[in-house]
Amino acid sequence: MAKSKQELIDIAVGSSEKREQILQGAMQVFLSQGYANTSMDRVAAAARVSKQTIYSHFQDKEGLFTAIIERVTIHRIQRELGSTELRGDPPILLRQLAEAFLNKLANPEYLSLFRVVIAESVRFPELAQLYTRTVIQKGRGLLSDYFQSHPELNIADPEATAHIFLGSLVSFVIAQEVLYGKQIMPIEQERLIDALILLILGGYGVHTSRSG
Amino acid sequence: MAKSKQELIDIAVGSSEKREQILQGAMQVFLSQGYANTSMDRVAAAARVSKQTIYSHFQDKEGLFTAIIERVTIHRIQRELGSTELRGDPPILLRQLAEAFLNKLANPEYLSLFRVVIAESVRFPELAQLYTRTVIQKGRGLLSDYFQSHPELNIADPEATAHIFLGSLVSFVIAQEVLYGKQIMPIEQERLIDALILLILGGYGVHTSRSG
DNA sequence: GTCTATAAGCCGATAGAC
DNA sequence: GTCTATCGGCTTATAGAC
Repeated sequence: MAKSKQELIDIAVGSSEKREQILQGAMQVFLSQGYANTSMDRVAAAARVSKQTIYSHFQDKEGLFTAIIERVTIHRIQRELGSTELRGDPPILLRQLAEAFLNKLANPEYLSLFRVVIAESVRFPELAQLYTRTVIQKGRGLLSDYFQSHPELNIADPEATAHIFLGSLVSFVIAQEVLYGKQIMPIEQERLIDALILLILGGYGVHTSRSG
Repeated sequence: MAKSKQELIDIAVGSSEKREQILQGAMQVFLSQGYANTSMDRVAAAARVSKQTIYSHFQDKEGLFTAIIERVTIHRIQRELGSTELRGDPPILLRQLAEAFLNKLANPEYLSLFRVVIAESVRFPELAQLYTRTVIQKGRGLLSDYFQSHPELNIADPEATAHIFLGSLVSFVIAQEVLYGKQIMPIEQERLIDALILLILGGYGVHTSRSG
């Protein structure tokens, strides 16, 4: 029987309904269980496909894992990051940005991806670098450009300052959510954001004579 | 035969030469390979002991892993952290502290511990919390106390500021070393430290009229 | 293409000799 | 206490029926 146009496209780009089904199921298991602790049997069960079907779409376990992490990193995260617009009054924008960033990071799916990428950074260094390029480098670049386009903020090193801003938030989420500090350390996110904005903007909006 | 005094002490505290040998070998394998990817056979080979000897000293794989992480976290790291004295002129002290902290963190053994704790934070949440208490909370407390004892620095929230200082450095190491950003992102550590100290101390030592 | 069944090997944990 | 040898189960990956 002749193939439909969609089927031909699917084959050309390597996609298909089954392949998508496998990716969805495997993503769920890999992200929650990690690489070594995920069996192909479990992936097959989660995707509601037989094991052989998986092996007909992906070379092996490593290939499947790589495909999933690339997919999640590039498509899902990159998309949300790209839609962020950095405009507006600095104190308001930075606060909104910090809150949005923290809420995104605290999402279980982001936490899982972060955990897995860190955990498998030795076995899959190319995935770690992909994460660095698409998530970290991109985010830092956006914020750095914003700082650079606002010379009135008097920021000596926009790139380093962007790292400090985002890095503080990342490590906050690691300590609070990934390492369960939430249950033993009563630091609230608003205090961190307040202190961070005060540091970066200094007296901006309150005093304008910071540099002298 | 009667037991020597040392042997009685060993039994009382659960230590022995063989036990120590096992811990050393297991530490090496667990920290470099992760939990799931470490087999008891490999631990036995690394410790140059038979498997049964391991099982006579530890209940199971989880027990051995827990013992190792607790040991490394509490003894090694805590010891070095405890010996840190925070005294001196703020600009100099903060720079020295940042450099010492970054050098420590970049040490392969610290990176491995961090990686493993993050990777197994779901399976072993109590180890993650131990790490939080002994490493993160302790370090933050020390720096926070220092800020608090120097009111001339004009730091509104010492605890949050301590988090920002240490968190920026931690996430820098994660991006550079754990996620191999070093090879693709040319940000140097001195730039980060400069920016960080400038933010926190503001015009301290250059201008003293920061607050208006 | 997708299934069931199974190969081939490694895993954690234990039994038994000494 | 420590060794060698081994068990049952689970792993990745493949063969063969349909």
